[in-house]
Amino acid sequence: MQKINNKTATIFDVADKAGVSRGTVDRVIYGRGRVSQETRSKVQKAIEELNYSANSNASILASKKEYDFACLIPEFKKGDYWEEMNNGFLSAAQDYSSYSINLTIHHYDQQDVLSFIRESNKILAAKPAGVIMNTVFREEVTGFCRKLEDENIPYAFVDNKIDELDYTLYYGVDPYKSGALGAWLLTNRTNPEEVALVRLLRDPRRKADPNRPRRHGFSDYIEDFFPKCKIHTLFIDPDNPERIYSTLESFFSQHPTVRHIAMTNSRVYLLGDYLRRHPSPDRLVVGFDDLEKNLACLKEGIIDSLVTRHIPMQAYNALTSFAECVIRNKRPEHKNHFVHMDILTQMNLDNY
Amino acid sequence: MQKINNKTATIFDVADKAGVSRGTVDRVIYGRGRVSQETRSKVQKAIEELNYSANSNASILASKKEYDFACLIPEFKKGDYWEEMNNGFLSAAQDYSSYSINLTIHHYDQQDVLSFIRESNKILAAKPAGVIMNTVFREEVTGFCRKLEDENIPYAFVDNKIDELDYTLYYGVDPYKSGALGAWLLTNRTNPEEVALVRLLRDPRRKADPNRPRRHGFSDYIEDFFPKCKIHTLFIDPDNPERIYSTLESFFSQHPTVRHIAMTNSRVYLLGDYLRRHPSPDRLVVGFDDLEKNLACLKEGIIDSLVTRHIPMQAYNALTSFAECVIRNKRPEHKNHFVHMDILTQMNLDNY
DNA sequence: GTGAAAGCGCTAACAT
DNA sequence: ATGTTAGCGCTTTCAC
Repeated sequence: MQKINNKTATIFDVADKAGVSRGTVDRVIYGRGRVSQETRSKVQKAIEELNYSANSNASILASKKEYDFACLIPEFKKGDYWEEMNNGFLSAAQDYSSYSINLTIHHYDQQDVLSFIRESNKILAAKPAGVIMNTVFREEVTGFCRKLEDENIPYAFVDNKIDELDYTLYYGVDPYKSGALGAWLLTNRTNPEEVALVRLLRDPRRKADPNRPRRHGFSDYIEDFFPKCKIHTLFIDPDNPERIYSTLESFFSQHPTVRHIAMTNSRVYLLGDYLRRHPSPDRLVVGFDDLEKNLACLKEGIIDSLVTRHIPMQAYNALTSFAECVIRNKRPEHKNHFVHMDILTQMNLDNY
Repeated sequence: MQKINNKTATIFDVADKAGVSRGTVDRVIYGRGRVSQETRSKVQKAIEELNYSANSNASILASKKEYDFACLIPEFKKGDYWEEMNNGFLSAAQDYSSYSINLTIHHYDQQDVLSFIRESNKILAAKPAGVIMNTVFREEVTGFCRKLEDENIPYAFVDNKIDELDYTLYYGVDPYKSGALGAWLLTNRTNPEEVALVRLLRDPRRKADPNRPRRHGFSDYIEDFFPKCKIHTLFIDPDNPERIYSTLESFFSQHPTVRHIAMTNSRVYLLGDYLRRHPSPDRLVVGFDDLEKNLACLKEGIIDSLVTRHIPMQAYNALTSFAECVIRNKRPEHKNHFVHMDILTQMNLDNY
């Protein structure tokens, strides 16, 4: 029989035991003022002996501070990857309502560096308590973070990170490893001679290529384990369903032996139409991220597995941990949080 | 740009708007006393218009109630499945320290019905605010729950449940489905003619067989998809490593063609010694639950995959949600929480 | 039925 | 450098 008993000492008990006032106890705990060395150690001793820890309900209630947080993430359409992130942030902010934190989410266009700069300037002007962002435009993110550091505003990264910067916190998967996991899922117990890697055709002026590490994780795995395997790369236009269909059709009629297909970005559902109309029992398709539409393809059985993590939960945890750090004015125990990569198949889809 | 602003109306605002006192507002919210129909609707209107919701920090702080919870789960040795559960409960209780909940964990011997009855009587005598338990001894659990109902003490189940009973909450995986997922993992992309299902030799007087649904999920899958596949069942003695070794050795020398091996209980690590000393590149081994020792076997590469869920998290969530229900005196939105089944392989083991 | 008021344990501003 | 005190938003008891 084990017992957990939650009777806790109050700041009053500590003050009594140390023979000082509550104000002084508060000062030594939070380093808020000048306390003599002697009193300080008396108080610390009392805290230790009573195993005191503050009642967070009382302290949050009493503290009238408000915290403004800013998010800077890509804009999205319904069903997109970043919509899920956005939802995670929103619900984190909502759940923290008792802590009086305010959240402003800024969206930029991934194709347009200027929109990033514009939004980041808005954030600087608003002087928030903390900023949380992803890092598609390496150079511009770096510039922005330097300015934040100048203003003493802490910042955190989600999804990807820039190691050189002094961020408070990072939440994301290891993209390289996730790519390798996808390759493993695709090839495990098979011996592929060819695989098709489908990529998105995107504006060539675009600076960002956020999927590169994942793609490399994927192709390195294939090259390491199946050195003779040929990787066919083909590009589809995400905004033109008919062209996707014809692109795939012409590719697969030219390469009828290709049975392993992967997409390392989050939009494997774009293949759905083609796959549905060209059923093939021994084809294997692997994608990434648990977008609604991807899950539907999994359920339908036209794709085989998905590598993902719980996207909204990742955003939720990132914001709440970061807020915790900012509010309590401390660094986290672990700076980098690599979240677990989930494997999703038809068999374990139900309660995700 | 989206904004979440956490300025919320207080009970004062509601009272003002409705032209009543705070006490009355409290009465209508929690149904604590007699309020005239007229005042009631005025207050409800004000609440709605102001979109009021109570500040939980303040309410928890003001409410001096203490809540005693009891857990009733199997005893365990270090590294066992139930140790992880236990840890989940402990950390949930610890994290809830501001809410003044006390937790007493009672352990019984899974081989010994009497120990279950003894502990359950202790719990009845202590009259806790709520009880959380698993359900190995069907009959005795039912009897216990009836008595709890007589005393108006709510109870929750983890891991397995008895559908006929009026439990408040259940957290667990769907064991049948998890068995099927294990079978899928074992056989996917292969065409097995024989599989070995290893079971634990246990005291025959023992009433409980908690793994039955999982085992059936496993074998039904095999029978459905591979009707010609022969399932060899063999029993090992968990307390006798040498005998395990010899049992396996003699089995596999008699059945050298068996390459698919599964264990539907949580102790697949028991096979480790044999597997390690008899390496075989085309053997496939699947187990369940993320015990440390199982994870070590995965890492080492002697088993292939594990079906699991985050055990301590399941316990944590179960206790916190249940406590929430009991403290707020309400039923949960969803009674049954089927937690997601994770697939663990060497490739996604790292950040679990 | 309803209102008034005393805390809950803490923070922060004000005294000393 | 240290003590005092007025709240924070709510629960709960007591009075009317």
